[in-house]
Amino acid sequence: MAGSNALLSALGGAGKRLTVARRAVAEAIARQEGHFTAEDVLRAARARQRAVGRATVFRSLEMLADLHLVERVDLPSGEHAYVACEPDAHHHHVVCSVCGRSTEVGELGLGPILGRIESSTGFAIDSHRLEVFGICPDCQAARASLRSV
Amino acid sequence: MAGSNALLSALGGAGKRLTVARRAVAEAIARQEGHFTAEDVLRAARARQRAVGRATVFRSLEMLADLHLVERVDLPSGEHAYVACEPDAHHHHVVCSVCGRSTEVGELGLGPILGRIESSTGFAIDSHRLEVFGICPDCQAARASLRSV
DNA sequence: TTATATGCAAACGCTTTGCATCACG
DNA sequence: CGTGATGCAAAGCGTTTGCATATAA
Repeated sequence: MAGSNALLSALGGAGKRLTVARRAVAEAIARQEGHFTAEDVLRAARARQRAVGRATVFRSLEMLADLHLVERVDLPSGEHAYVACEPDAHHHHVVCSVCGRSTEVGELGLGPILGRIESSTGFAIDSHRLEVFGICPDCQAARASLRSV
Repeated sequence: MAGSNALLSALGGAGKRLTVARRAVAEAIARQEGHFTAEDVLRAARARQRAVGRATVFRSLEMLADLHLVERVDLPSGEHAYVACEPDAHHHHVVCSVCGRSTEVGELGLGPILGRIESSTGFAIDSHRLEVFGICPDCQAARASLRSV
């Protein structure tokens, strides 16, 4: 685990001020296991006596998203959530629909598919989002043991 | 073009009442070129003297989504939109980021990729969404002519 | 006739903004 | 110090709900 230092140093590198509020947000994000909402960050910060204003949380998340330190994910329910992620490599997230944890996966050969879409539709593709939902190994195990009772 | 009849007959088949409000919503959707928001439907219905209540639009869209006659799409901006779509085949949408029109594309070989994700992560994948954004041929042409001035 | 659907308006939840104050660099 | 960040509270939006009324079957 990288802790919140990665987030903070990336912020510094981008010429952003390292304020107490941003440290609190970074800490809160670092403690999240899977995806999280703005409200989760707010609650986590409060719970650790590092309260920040609602507006600041949204402003920080927007900033982190701009810097690709965090990514916005739309859950099937329509909820908006975020996931912390490695800034450079292009990747996608696999989200567990039971516990909400997410895992990054690499590109895995989407390129050729996009190429095929370009040639069949004539679109000039500039971005895409692949969101994959399923049940993580832990939750599968938990389910299996429930069933066998 | 299928008109709104496809939507209406599918509704009937599902044991839903064919009310005037639903006809109005179906008509409005049939006239949309690309993706559209609930507000778009509301406006379109009003504009054609087929006003329906806001709540009814949301209730109808939810129903149509349940029947897979319409699909929810989350735009990169975070906006919630809908697209009308063929109910049976699995497919994805390519959305033009300039004019908003969307085109359906088939599966195009995503299956093997999902299989690879399953084996590398251990997740049991049950759903996925691929949203592709780019510029459609028309808007590319429009851009090109702007540039050349 | 009776279950369903509608429309209104109010409630709701999430997100953004205006503005005076604060603090990082 | 000066600019950029903060926090509050209020506004803003899209969406949902309660309930009396209207309507399709």
